[in-house]
Amino acid sequence: MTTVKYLAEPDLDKAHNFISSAVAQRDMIVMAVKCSVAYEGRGASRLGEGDRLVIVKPDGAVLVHRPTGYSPVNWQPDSHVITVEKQDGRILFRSVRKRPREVLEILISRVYFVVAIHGLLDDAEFIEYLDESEIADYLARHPDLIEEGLRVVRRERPVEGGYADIVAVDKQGRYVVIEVKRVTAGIDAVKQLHRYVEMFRKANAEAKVRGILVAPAITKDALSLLTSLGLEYKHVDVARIHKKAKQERRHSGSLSLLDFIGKRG
Amino acid sequence: MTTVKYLAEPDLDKAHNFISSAVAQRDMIVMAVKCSVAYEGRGASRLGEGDRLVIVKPDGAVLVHRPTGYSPVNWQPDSHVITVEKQDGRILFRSVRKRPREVLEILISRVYFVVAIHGLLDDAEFIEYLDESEIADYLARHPDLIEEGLRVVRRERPVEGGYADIVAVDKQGRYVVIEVKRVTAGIDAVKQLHRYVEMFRKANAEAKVRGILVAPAITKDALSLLTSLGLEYKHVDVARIHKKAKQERRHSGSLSLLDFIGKRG
DNA sequence: GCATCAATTTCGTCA
DNA sequence: TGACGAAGTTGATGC
Repeated sequence: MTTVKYLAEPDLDKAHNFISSAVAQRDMIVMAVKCSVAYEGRGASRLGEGDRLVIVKPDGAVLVHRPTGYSPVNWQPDSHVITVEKQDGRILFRSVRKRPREVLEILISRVYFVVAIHGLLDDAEFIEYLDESEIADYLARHPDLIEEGLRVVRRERPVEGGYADIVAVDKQGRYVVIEVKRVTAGIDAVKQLHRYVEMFRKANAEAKVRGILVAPAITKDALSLLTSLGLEYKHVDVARIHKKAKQERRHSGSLSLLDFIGKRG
Repeated sequence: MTTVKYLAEPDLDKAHNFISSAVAQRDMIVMAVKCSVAYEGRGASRLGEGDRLVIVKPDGAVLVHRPTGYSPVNWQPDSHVITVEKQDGRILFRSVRKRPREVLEILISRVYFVVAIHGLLDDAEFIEYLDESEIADYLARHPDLIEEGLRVVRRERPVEGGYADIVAVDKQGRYVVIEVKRVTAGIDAVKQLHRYVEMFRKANAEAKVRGILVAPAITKDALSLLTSLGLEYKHVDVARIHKKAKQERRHSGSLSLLDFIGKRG
């Protein structure tokens, strides 16, 4: 059963009592407040007084949001101890996390609104498509998209210090170490491929080993480094792969937006 | 002037009107709702029906939060077009972003609570301490903390494909490329330093070049790779540097937690 | 606008 | 639990 309690423009005494009991009951709490914020832990920060949205989740996660932007200005991923106390005509909301030790303090001077919701239930599955492993899976099943005649030896082959996405053999019998990226490949991707190729060469001293970086695009610097290292780049159209992969798995359940929502609604 | 409007357990017609007008007025909107979510854009995702907190900021940022965890399950950093329509006994909240084209759809089947706050004001400054550049700045001013007799040649020296944090000369006249990390250094940090050292060697063929990774800690694998590459590791106490740097700039204003909050309150 | 790098990154996964 | 790599990473800076 979901219950909702709220206060509009409460005085600080009332707000303090309300927030304290909501925290104790592990409610989802949302406050629009005027406050200052201080954080000490892995980093350290101070934020002067202003209007913010403060969210406290049932699991102790705390978020402080300014009126703009996607990301919270301060936060606590999960807090082990939350205390709410009156101090000097204000409310001091303090969230402490251990390991790593981090303290987030919100000094509230005014409460525009506060709402506490109890009993929110969410056990739905979250499904993501079009991630890197999905693309690598598809390419491993269809290596011709990378190079004609390629034969996949292994998917996610462990090499020292990581995993090569795909290891294959080309028409001339040479090993091909393949690194797949779903976004523009940068220097990091080249270094990663280079490292895997070197490790693979070390482990297979007699073999000829090529390295191919498969990505929808590559930065200029990365391409320059890649070629200077004797490695290769192969463009792939991610959207096309996503579409094809979707077709392949259409028997295992519909994935269209409306079908999905209709199924659950 | 800050104004607050809200509805508790409204029917969907009332909620639809309320949300529509709040979006039009660029209010900060917070809803506790039962909903399904679909996203298509750089990636793609589906989330079945469940209870969530939906936040719409005045700048068009949209966040969907489940009852647990720090991060939103779906979001839109800023949307150019937000539409709210009734559809089949539900509310379809749709946020579209262009460049990159991304669509976030929230299909709301029940509204537990919705609040719209108008006129939130937040122009306070956000100050961060203890970040990497601060540490590198301090070390560049006090290179003796890394090695006795070190003389700094340059801070943030551009090398091909990146920047070396510090370049110095040691007592024997050898170049020292220094990479600074403020958290435990991993394999990536080693690869980064190695790359800069190699590039620097290439550009200064005749010179002797050392490489030092400066960090509060280093992983076992990273240390192993580092030594095998002929590079060096130097431990630094980040907290101590932070403290000393704070002392150095104490003339430019107090930074203690209470002082800061007292100043603004 | 692109490229690069840090982040209180967060988040999964695997040894 | 620690280490390592990916992220719809985000965000800032330099060119």
